Amino acid sequence: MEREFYERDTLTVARDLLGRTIVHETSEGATAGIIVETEAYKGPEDKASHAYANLRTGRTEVQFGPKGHAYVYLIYGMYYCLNVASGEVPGKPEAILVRALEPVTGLKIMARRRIDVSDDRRPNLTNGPGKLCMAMGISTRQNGADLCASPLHIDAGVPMDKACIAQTARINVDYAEEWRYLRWRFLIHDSVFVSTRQQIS
DNA sequence: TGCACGATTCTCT
DNA sequence: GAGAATCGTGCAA
Repeated sequence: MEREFYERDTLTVARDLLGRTIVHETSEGATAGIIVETEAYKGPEDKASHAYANLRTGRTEVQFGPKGHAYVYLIYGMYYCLNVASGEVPGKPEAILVRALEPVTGLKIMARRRIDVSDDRRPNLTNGPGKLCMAMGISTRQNGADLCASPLHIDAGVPMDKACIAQTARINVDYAEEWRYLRWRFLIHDSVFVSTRQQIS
């Protein structure tokens, strides 16, 4: 996708990311998956965001930079989460968390990276933010990578029909007070590759 | 310098 | 549904 794709309202981009394909080319080979679940985090005012109150540190720095770059961080000391910097306001720290993929390329490589997961349990390869990073070989080494020009990028794929998209509250942000209830999680309603059916009515 | 904790996952009950 | 694994980060001291 072009830079302009990410330089739009973050909620719009989060929704529009569904159906697109993330590709990562490494020395081990290429892996790719269709995005089936995202969450939006909107800068200074969002208590669920790492950049709440414009908190600018080494970790959140990428969110303040050019849109379309990868924000990758370590969570619980053992998993990584992949985000994309986005938003129509330059310098405003907003990002989209990629929560789940439908694997399409490099399944063998994914299974090898995902310890204890065999090919016959395909959804389990990438149906969660930590899982998909492990399967795609994404770590903080990719933090700051330009998704418009790097081995890690996003292809247009097939735009998702609006009728297929469900919208719910975000997952595991109970600490965010009133912001926890915002329905800023987008997912493909009938996909078996999403992280959880939680809150889908 | 110390310390509590997390945008998670896996295992066991 | 509960509990453990595990460590960089942010903030207090």
